[in-house]
Amino acid sequence: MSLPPLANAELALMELLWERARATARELREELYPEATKAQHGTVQKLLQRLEEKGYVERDRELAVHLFSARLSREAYAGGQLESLADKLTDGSLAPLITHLLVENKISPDEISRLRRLLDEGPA
Amino acid sequence: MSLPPLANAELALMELLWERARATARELREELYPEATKAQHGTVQKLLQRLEEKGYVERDRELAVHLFSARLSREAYAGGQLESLADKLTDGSLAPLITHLLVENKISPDEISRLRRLLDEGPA
DNA sequence: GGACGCCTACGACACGAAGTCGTATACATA
DNA sequence: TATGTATACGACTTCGTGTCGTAGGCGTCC
Repeated sequence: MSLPPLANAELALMELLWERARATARELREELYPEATKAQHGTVQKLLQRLEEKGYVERDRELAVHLFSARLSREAYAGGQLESLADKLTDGSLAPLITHLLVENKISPDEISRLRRLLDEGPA
Repeated sequence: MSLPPLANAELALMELLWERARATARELREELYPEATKAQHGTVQKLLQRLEEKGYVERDRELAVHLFSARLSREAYAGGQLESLADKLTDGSLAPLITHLLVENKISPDEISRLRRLLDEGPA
């Protein structure tokens, strides 16, 4: 299950896909490399190909010009990363992670009350 | 500030240091490579050297046999990683990360009440 | 029908980090 | 002085990322 972390360029591509739900390779290239040289077509294609292999990206081959979309929401990815972080470092428990940030005052009061509200709503 | 993430072998070394507070290179090698060939002395030394450069490990040169200890608690490291995760993915906010895990029932009731208690105690 | 252009597909390469190992050197003790 | 252990430093391998070049497919327009 747990998906491998994304590298920088890969993450940048995913950011774009999260913003617009579906896009062609051309659109992505224009965002990613504003002064597009021809070679960078290939770079984007390669990144998309690898993201597809890893399961992060879905490719719609219906048309000659493929349409790409994210298979994983930003939140799902982020949550997964948080999970694997906890698994690696704190035996799967989130409490120690949060504790330390609280003690160091790295979490704003706003954030704290937001989190408390989340917990109160609770699971179904 | 934000320290770079640790690679596998580096993390394994830190685990050992977190367990015992201080150790010699020899002790660490024996734990890390139970059937120690001679060459692996160097490997451990190299790892320790890099960890020292990165600021994760402190080296006590008092004695001829150096003593190593972790400069960063496991919690501090984990918290830092959580922070940089949030910075990269959710604009620094923890709520979206946790939300998703809650919705997916990835957090046990036990854990939830533990977190709630943390938040209630609040910052000093 | 043929030339041209845009897209996909695949492979090769550069670069850096991680991990490993070999060797040189210092130091203590018997 | 000889020996064993530790540190110190550098070379090499491997692997993933990011980049690029090029070949092939499919359409359009003259």
